[in-house]
Amino acid sequence: MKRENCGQLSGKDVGRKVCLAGWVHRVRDLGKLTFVDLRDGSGLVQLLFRGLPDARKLSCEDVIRVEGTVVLREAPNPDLPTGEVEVKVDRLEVLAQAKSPPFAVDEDPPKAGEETRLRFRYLDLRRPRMQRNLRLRHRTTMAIREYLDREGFIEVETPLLTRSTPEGARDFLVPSRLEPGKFYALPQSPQLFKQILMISGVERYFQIARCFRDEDLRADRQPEFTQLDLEMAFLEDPEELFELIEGLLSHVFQETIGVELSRPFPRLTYEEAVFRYGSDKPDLRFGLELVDITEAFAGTEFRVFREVMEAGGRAFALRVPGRAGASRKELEELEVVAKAHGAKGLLWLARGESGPRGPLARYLPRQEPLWEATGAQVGDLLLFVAGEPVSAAQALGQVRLELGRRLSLIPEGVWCPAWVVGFPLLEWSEEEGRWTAVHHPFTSPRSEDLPKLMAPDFPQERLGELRANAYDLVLNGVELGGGSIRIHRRKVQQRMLEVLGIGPQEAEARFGFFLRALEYGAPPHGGIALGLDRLVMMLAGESTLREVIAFPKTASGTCPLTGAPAEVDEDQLRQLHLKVEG
RNA sequence: GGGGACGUGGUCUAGGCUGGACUAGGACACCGGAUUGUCACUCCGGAGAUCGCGGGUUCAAAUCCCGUCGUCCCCGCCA
Repeated sequence: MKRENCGQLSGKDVGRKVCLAGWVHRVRDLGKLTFVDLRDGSGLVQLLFRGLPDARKLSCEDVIRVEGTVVLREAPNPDLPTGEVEVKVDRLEVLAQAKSPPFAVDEDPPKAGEETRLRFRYLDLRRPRMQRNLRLRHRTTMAIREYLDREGFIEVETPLLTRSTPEGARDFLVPSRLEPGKFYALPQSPQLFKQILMISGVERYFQIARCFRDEDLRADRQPEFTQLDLEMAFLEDPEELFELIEGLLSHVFQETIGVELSRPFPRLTYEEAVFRYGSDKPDLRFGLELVDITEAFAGTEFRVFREVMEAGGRAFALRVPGRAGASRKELEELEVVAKAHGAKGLLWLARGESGPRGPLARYLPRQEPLWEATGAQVGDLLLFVAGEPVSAAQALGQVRLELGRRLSLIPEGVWCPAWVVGFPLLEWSEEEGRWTAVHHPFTSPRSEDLPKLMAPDFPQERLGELRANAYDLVLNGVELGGGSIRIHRRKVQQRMLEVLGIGPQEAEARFGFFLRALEYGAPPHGGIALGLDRLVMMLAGESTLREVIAFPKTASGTCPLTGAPAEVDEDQLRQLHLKVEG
């Protein structure tokens, strides 16, 4: 007899003989009568055992097969999709007994701690929510492949054992057995391969690619993660790509959670993002925008501000409506947030009924310019951070997010994607004492800045002015991905590397294969990479990546299920020409 | 590399500030028994814990102190 799905039985099936198999979800033993909820991939159905005493020995998560007849229930259960019927069992076969599980599979949210869940991931994944997340992830990748296939993209796999190309994150290394002392690296992204595919005439490439970065982890960062990696030849205007990706995301949202995204997505410049929202990945679901009040403070007596201004800094304000009565404690907590993100402090000024209140009040004989600049009404609270423009704005941006949460300003079920464009090409690294690429070393500058990059006499110290032809896609304050128009001319690429402190010899050693490829007819090209795990996490409404990855790692990069990473035999080390110290 | 929170039977947790009647309490799970309409079944009985590990303070440590390990969150880091 053919096995059927538990979850699909209904009144229509009454009277049919069926064969079911699955896991024992719960047992209710009433003596001469035993009820068992049977679970399989499709759902739950109640089994009725009468005169089959073996049923009384069943326990949770045993795997069984039964044959029986679908009957109407005496007391239907409206909470269960199959609640109208039950299966009166006349044959029971135990396929596998289960030990008593460390946590119940029907708990949501699970009571067990995360480490326990990961150690028994196979049990955790049986939970309906995790099954839902796995399926959601599957549907997401299906929707991506459908859409991109239709748009003429082909999926090409690229190597996992590749070459370390430092610059960027720390690599995971794989020692070579055949070449003592040499190492493969796991890819941080398929960047150079996809560019080489452009040179190979693929024109429209994508890959759902695993990437590896050996950096410290976070709730939204795993050492191995999945990107939707995509590249197009003859892409010179990012708008063409924006349109494609907007269509892709809309399709994905429609197919997975039935949400219609409004298009086109807003475009923000990096400056707007940073100075209006205090973040290069702004959460646009709520207002509470920053205001630059440097002018309103011009000529202030207040030493702290005066010094900041003299050093070329700026001051930003956040107007918090109706919070003039904020408590000392609340303000201190907000200051902790600001300080944790690099602010020297958080100043405040409340526009109370009886005049301004706050430590700043006496330094501002005239508040009018401030009220005017910020639009502060009586009853409002102003918060200030002053300092180096970008970091001051970002610190206040973190305060903005905190207030958004505290004051419940962030609406549920709202999706606010946006493109952020116009990033700087380079940033100065104090630590390394050199310019580093904001995006990556293969990103093209904007065409109007190209001459500056190429001019040998362009002053080093002004390289920070150059803009990249790069873009980020943000969604509800989360960076979903980023990309750029790439450099497709060897000369430009070589110059870029030089600016990054990689001279011709070193460039040849590390990137020679790629520079050579650029010499054989490279089309202009560009693309993007989207964090698939993050996307699915958001679609699923989860707050960590671990909930949408079947077998994730802990924050210290271990796997409680397998015990990885683990020691290896001396013999294995010897074959790899490795010695472990300490 | 730095900061914070947590660690108590299989699981989740109470107790911890204010050390002593804590002989470590509860819930779920488990084991035995009862049970013919349950659906978080119910009822009766039972077993199960070196309080993460090491050291210290003390007459006395789950409780206080130091160290260490693990988990989680954050900063740095993540082109």
